[in-house]
Amino acid sequence: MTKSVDVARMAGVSRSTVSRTLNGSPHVSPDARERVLAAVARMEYKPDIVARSLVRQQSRTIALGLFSEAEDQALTALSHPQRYFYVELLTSIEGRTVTAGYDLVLPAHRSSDTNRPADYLHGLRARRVAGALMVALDVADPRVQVLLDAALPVVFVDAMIQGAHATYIKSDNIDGARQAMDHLLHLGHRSIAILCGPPQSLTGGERLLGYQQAFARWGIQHDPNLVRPTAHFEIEEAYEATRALLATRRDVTAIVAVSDMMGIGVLRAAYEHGLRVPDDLSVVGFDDIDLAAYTTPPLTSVRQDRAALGQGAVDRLIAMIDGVSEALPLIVPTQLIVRKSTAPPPAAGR
Amino acid sequence: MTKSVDVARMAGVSRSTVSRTLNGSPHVSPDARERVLAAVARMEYKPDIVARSLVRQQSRTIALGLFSEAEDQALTALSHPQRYFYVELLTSIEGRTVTAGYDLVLPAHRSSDTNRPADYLHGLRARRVAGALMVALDVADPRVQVLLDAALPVVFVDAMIQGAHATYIKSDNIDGARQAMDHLLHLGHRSIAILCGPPQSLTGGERLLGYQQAFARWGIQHDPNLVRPTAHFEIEEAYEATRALLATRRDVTAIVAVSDMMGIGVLRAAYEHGLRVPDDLSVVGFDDIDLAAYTTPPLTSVRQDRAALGQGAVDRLIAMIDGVSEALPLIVPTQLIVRKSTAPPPAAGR
DNA sequence: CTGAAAGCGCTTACAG
DNA sequence: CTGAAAGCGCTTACAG
Repeated sequence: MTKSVDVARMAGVSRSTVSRTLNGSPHVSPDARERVLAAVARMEYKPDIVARSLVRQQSRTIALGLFSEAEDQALTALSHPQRYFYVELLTSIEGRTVTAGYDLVLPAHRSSDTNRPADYLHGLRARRVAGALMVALDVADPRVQVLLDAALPVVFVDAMIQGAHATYIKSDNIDGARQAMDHLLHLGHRSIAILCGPPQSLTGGERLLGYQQAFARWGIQHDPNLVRPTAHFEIEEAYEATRALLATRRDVTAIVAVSDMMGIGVLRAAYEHGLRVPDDLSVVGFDDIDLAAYTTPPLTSVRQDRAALGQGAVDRLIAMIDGVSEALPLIVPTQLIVRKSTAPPPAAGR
Repeated sequence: MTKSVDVARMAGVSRSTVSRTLNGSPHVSPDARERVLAAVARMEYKPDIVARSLVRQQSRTIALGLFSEAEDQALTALSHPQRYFYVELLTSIEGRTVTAGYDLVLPAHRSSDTNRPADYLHGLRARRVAGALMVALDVADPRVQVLLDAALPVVFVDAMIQGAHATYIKSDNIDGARQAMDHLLHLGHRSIAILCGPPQSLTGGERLLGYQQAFARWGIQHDPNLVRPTAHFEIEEAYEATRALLATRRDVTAIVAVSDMMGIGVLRAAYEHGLRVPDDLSVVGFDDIDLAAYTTPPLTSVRQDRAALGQGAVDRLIAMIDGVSEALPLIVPTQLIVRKSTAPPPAAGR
């Protein structure tokens, strides 16, 4: 590897001048700058990122933290199907991070480190990360408090956690659910069920809220028995919940699932129950993962703007790192994508 | 942040001894070792990873490289549905890397860097990565040659590329396709079509080979017209190919798709064509992504052992980094998972 | 504008 | 076994 002293020699200047040129210092004569740049190009010199990080006491690196589960590994949790949305979100995060000139690092740690949150933070500091992006962390996650107390810039994605150096970005779930409900109500549905996921979850809770608000706004009394929580956001749970629902409630003409994967479970239960979607039953999913366009029938879904979420998270974090932005939350609009799984309710009832 | 000099002071030894203790040198007296360890624990000392990397001229970091597409970003390509398998594979890679004590880094780069492969390599060197894991790279990818010429340990995942310091790991695709075919042939199918993906692709090609070999072994003449390539591994292409196939070939009773996502496209086409799966038509997918268990009906699929693939890749790479292993390829067995999408062919034909 | 020097926090021969 | 010293490759006040 060529190093700065080699470049300096070739350009006939000192290492200081090489460094200044590369770091955009105004105190370099045009002549020197030109010679340095020529030498850099000739020798294909790239500054040693490790050495630079050491002296600057900061690396151009952003740590990625995921989820709250008792899993040892970050991405591991993604293997559950209901996590495909987050995968697609990571895609957007990764793209933005990398083109912004930051490395994205998944820090090594022993499983004990996430249990001992101080160790987790130490791990980040030892790596000199410039900031951290924490995706879908539960508020009760032990890492949260230690992160909030630290001076490290943090953006929580899909959570609502704030601090002096920490903020969050998330989709407008309430409005998304409202759009879905307006769509169904306009089509003429009145007996609309919702599979709302775990009662304590933020996204499930907000989407349920939008559901309830829509009824209120339309002046329609809604049946609390049509609100069906599930333990997680699993396909299988949605499938079971739908079976139970369809078995007892013949009046239901539409089901809102708070994720697309759950929507897939609903579709399967409907299919097995002998109901045609959308003729007999309308189904709305949430997230609009890529797969939603390919279910049978293609799923009407509330789109979370992954590009905006990912880019927003990264840009806000980098702005905080650079000190040009406050730690302010960002709420990203959602949009209903109407496909083939919704239609007016059957005239004769089911 | 506490540093080694603080620990040294508290333990009443020199920084050298602190370092030796932490790095497992045998030349430390039990007494000194104990005092150092106590001080480390008390002060929650973690060695600065950046400084350590600089002096060791190597970081405990593994770079992750993905795909060959003209995409600027690595994970970006994953947003296509057919890439869910790789996502699940990454999960396994990440878990193993992180618990092995290595950071996984997605290196920042300008898009030009992948076009100028020398720059890409320089980027890795500048980060002092210990090795690289390249997933699903096309042999023609410009980075391949420069990586092969470098002394950097590299493991190619799902590719067949070797060099002095480079090797690969992949699934036994041929045998997987053979298992799928044996299953169908045993059930009594004879007119079996295959959607084999792009003609030049390694995985598609190998799976096609297994398909052909099975016919040969059973002594059955197979109809080359039932081999249907698609431009990529897209759901939509499989859907279209199946429509075309079903429209003209009423004799076909089983379809093998070389990915689960393509299998989903087949299921949809069959459904729209009014065919019941598996009564009228059997369908086999490939990869066994998590979703395969949740299609309608659940998809029989050839499982790629993601855990073995991911762990094998990481372990082999680390062994190469540590100099305890040669650059030898690894072929991971596949296994047919029989679910509900396969059954004997209809007695009366379709 | 420019260079010599100090320093980032570690590790590792080198003496002892 | 142990410590003082040198060095990893940069950047950045400090003089000039």
